[in-house]
Amino acid sequence: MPIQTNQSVSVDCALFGFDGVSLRVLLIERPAYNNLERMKLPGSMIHQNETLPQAAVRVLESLTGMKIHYLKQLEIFSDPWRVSGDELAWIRQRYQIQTERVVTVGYYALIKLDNRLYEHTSAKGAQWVSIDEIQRLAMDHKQILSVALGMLCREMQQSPIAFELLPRKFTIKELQRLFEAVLGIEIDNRNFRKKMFSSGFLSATGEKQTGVAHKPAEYFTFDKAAYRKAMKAKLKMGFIDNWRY
Amino acid sequence: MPIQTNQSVSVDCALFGFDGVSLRVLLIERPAYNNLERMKLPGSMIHQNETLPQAAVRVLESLTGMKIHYLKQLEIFSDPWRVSGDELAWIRQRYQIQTERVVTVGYYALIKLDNRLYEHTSAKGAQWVSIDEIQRLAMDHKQILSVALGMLCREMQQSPIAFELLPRKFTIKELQRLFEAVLGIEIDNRNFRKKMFSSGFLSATGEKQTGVAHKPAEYFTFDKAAYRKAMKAKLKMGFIDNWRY
DNA sequence: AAACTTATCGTAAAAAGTACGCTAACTATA
DNA sequence: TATAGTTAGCGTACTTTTTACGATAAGTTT
Repeated sequence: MPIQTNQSVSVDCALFGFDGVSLRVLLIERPAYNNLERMKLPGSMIHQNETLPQAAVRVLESLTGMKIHYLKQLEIFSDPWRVSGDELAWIRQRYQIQTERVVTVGYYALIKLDNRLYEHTSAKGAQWVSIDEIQRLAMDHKQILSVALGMLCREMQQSPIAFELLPRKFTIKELQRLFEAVLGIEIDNRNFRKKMFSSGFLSATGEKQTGVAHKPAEYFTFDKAAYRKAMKAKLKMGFIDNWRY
Repeated sequence: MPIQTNQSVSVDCALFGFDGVSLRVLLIERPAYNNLERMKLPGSMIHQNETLPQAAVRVLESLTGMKIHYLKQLEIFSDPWRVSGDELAWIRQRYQIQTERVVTVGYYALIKLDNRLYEHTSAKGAQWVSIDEIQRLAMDHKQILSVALGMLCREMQQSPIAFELLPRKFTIKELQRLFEAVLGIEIDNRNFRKKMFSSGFLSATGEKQTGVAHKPAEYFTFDKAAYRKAMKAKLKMGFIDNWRY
């Protein structure tokens, strides 16, 4: 069996945002080409002299105009036929390269949604689509998105990445709603609150909501330093204390 | 910046085994070439029509002569200069290809060490090296190994992969020693035993050790079906109950 | 037979997680 | 301007899980 030559390596990125109600992912619409699906995840062939994460960051930063603070690799989609037929023709035309096979690396990234971001992305022709409204995507991008979502669920229960999706100041309820949206469950807000506080890295700002039709909630911020200290303490002892077979 | 062409994709694999005392990894020694490091992880360029995991399995099965039951992708090592200079020359000569850049995908795999396996691997010129005896490896293979070890530690606390490293029948103490070796900690054997049993997927064989200088321990096996049933039950409810911030 | 080692069973205390009642503080609306 | 509706935020009792460690059992070595 001959060694594979004439192949390309690309990155495809699922960038997630939370609008207070549902989880959204950034999609771009490519020009019509035969009957190919129009909507796809942002992506690019890798350039010379850049690593894969650099390529992912390049794609996302140019699309959002903002710094990407959280980026994580998913897996590599290496099915020899994942890009073939019209899709392969599209790639060849789009990038002006003679490639026989495209291996892609999936990334997922998190960002705080805000108006400036909405403006920037829509100027670029990209859209924030709620994850439960997505039916089909180009190539195997639906599969990549599924993997990204699974990863997000798992990560969210183990590391403080939720805060990457929320504004700097947030209420406990907002945090709770994010968990509920991503994990698709209901949570008792009294116990949720206790759990969050007991971790010790939410710090109160003293500021409160205004104009809400109920007792205003206090705004909190995520205290990164306290989190790191807590983690270090945990590693010293414990460690074995969180097996989940 | 031009699109990268003329690149190759390879896989490199860290195959782990446990000899009852320490964790070992399979290394191969390549022929001398200038002053390059001799020892490296097993790996290969990918062939046409094979996916990356297929390539990894091909490499490991031909080296061990055994089926690989547990294989998992690590990450992609895509530094543009990770293979350059003499190393790049070596690759070109070894595979007879004109490549400018080699992107590699790390895999880690687990196997049960036994005599048949030792024979087969040593016939192939490969060695099982204890992980704390490894100083340097070719290219960035030391880095790949580090990532693999980190992954193994994390996975071992969350899924029942320990059993991939033990013989079919094992004592609780052997299981405990494996955990201690991989995680580098001491564990109270009475609590360890309770934890293992409470999970409900160790099944007693009725057989006991013979010839040991103490009360003989019973042999157990890992009951995969029970494990899957337990997992399904867990997913139905719980879910939120294992955050670790 | 005594010493040594690990297996295995138990128990009590501490910590973490769960369920849920209650009051506080706002806005909308009647 | 009262009152109904809503979420915030505090507390408490109960259950489950984890941890620390005592005690006995069953072999081999000396």
